[in-house]
Amino acid sequence: MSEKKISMVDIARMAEVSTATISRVLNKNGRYSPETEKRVMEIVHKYGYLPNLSAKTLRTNKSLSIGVIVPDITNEFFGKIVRSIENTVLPFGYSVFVCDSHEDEKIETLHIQNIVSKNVDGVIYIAGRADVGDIDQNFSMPVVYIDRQAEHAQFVVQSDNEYGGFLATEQLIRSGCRRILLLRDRRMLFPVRQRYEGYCKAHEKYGIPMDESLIVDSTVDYTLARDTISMILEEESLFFDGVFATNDMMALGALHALQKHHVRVPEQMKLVGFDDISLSEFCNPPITTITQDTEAMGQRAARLLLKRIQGGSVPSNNIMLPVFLNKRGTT
Amino acid sequence: MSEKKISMVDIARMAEVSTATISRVLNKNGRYSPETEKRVMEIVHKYGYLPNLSAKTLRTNKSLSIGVIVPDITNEFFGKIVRSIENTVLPFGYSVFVCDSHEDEKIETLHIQNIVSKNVDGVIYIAGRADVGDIDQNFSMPVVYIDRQAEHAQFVVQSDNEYGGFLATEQLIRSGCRRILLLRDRRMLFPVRQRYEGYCKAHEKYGIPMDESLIVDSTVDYTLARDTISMILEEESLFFDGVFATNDMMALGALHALQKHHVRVPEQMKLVGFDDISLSEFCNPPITTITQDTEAMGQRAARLLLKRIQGGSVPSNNIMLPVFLNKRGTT
DNA sequence: AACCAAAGAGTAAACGATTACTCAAATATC
DNA sequence: GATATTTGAGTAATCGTTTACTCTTTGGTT
Repeated sequence: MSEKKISMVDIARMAEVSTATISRVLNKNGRYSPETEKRVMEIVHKYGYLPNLSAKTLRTNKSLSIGVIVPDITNEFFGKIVRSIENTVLPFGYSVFVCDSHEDEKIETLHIQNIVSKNVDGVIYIAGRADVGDIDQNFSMPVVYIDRQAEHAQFVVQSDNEYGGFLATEQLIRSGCRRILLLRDRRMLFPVRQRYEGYCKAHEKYGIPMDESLIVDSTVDYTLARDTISMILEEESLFFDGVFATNDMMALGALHALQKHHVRVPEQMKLVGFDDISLSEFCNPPITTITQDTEAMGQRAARLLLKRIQGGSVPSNNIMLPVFLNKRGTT
Repeated sequence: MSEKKISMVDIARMAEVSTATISRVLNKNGRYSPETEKRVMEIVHKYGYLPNLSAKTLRTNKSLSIGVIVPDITNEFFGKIVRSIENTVLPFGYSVFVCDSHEDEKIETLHIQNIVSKNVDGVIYIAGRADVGDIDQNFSMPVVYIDRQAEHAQFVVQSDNEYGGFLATEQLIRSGCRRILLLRDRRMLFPVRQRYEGYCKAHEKYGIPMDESLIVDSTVDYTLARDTISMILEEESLFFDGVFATNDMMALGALHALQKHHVRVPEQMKLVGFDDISLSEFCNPPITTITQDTEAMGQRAARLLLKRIQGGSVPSNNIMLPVFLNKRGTT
C-alpha cells in the first residue's frame, strides 16, 4: 500500500548499467549485448518493475490510452461496441477511457477536456446527438467516428443502415404487408435517415405507393413508442398491416401496444425492428429485426484508429459494414 | 491536427510572470495578486490552455483517473454501475478506465498492469469471478470492491442480497407456494450464496420444510437455465409450484421453459427473479423481481474511493444497500 | 599495419508541471 | 521610526523516462 514504486534508476543501479541501457532493453531498440539484456530482464521480472507511463508520455507524447465517447453505456448495443474496441486494443497495451456523454453536450465537453488533458492518443466517437456537425474542432488528434454522416468526417465506421431499412421493409412486403407504418426516432439521426431511405427504396422496388400519414415520429423511449401506437389504434382512423420500427426498443413498445389492443402478431400484423438487442430476442413473440455486427464495428474502428495513431497518413476511409435480416416470430 | 499544444511556459511568457505563478493561480494556492490572477486567467482562456496531466502526474503522483474492473460491460446491470461511477467522479475531474475482464484472470491481469503503469489513483473492482480471494496483492493503491465477501476486504459496497433472497421467497410463499425450486448460478459467487441464505431463512420463518432436491444448479446463461427447467418438467419426477431464480436471465429462461410446456404463469406456477434488468420488465408476463439500486452502488463506491484517495485514513467501511421487491406479472 | 565501421554503453538534456526556498517590497506592530 | 510579518513573485530542483551525442572497444578491410 505504501512502499514506493520501483523506477528505472533503481533497476539501472542494480544491473550496474545506465538508465539509457535499461530503456533500450525494454523498448528493444538495440545497442546492447545479449548478456546485458538477460541481466536487466531478470531484475525487471524479479521486482515486477512496470514503467511509469506518465513519464513516458511526457517524453514521447504517446499515452497508450484512447477515449471512447458513447451516448449511453447502459445500452447493450453500445456496450458491445465498447467491449469489442477494448478487446482489439488491449494486446497493444492500450487502455480506454469510456466517456458516457448522456447525449449531453455539456457533459461531453467536460469529458473531452479531461481526456485531452490526459493526453489520449486518439478518440472513437460514437454519435448519439443530433448536432455533432462541428465536433471536430474539439480534437487535435486522430478521431474515428461510428455512425456519423460520412460527408462530415474522414474516418467513419457504420452499418449499412439503408440496406437494413430496405431488408426490413422488404421482409414486411413479402409477408404480405401493403401499408407499412414507419415508427421513427424523431431526432432523425443519420442512421435513422438512412433506414428511412431504405424504407422508401423498398416501396419503390415493389411498386407500393407510400403514404405520408404512415410515417410516425416517436422517441427511442419504450413508453412513448408504446403510447403512440396505442393512440393510433384507439383513434381507428389509420389503417396499416405492418410496422417497421427504427430500433428494437420502439419495436417492443409497438408490440406491447398491439397486444394490449388484441391485435394478433404476426397473424394480423407484422413487425420488424432494428439493432438486435437481446430484448427483441427474448420477448414473446421474438421480434424479427436487423442485426448489426457490433463486434466488427468496434474492431474496425479500433484498428483504424490504431493505424492512424501509429502510422503517418492513413487515407480517408469510410467503412460500411453489412447487416442482415434476423427472421423471428413477428413476420 | 498538428499545431503543438500550448504549455505553461507559453502562458508564463505571455503573462510576463514565472511558471510558478501560473501554477499557483491555476491551483488557487495563494501568493499572487488579484491583478495577476486576472491577467493570467484571461490568457489561459484566450488560448484554451489545458494543463498536461502527464507532467502533473509525474510530479504529484495524482493522475485524476481511476480504473473500474467489470466482468461484462455489455450487461446492463454493470453498465448502470459504471455510468453511476462516472457521473459521480466527473465533477472532480476524474476519468475512468473501464476494464472488461470477461471474468478471465489473464485478461484481468493485463488490464491491471496497464492501468497501474498509467498511475491510476484507485480502483473499483466489481467481482464476477469465483476466485478473487487474493486479488488484493495486485494493487498498491486504494481499492473499493462491489459485491465481494466483506470478510475478505475492507471496503465493500453491496446490496443486501440475503434480504433480497428472503423477500423473493417470502413473496412466493405468500402467493401460496409450498415447494419452491431454487434455480441457482452454479458458480456460487458471494451474492448468490447470500440469496440462498435468504431463501433458507424465509422457509424457516414460515415453517416450510426445505427439500434438497428443489435446489438446482445452472449457469447465468439463458439457454442452459431454460433447458434445465425443460428437462425437469419432462422428467415429471419433481413437483414444485414456484421458482426463485438467482438472477433475471435465468428467470427468463425458466419462464420460457414453463410456457413451452404449457404451464401457465402465474396461475399454475409463480416465478421471481433478481436484479431487475429491463428484460424482466419487458417480457410477457413481466417477471416479479428484486431490484438492486445500481445508481447508489456506483455512487457510494465512487464516493468512498474518492475519500480514500484524497484523505489519509478512512475507517474500514462496509456499505450495505437496501433492495426491494418489484411485484409484477409472475406472482 | 593503418583505417573504418559497428557494437555496446554512458552522459545529460529534454518533456511540462509543482514546490521548497529565497527575496524584495509593502504593511503591520509596538 | 525601527522591527516583524505578510504579500507577491522568481529560481531551480525534481518527478521517470527517452534519445541525440559521445566515447571506447572490437573486428573487418585493404
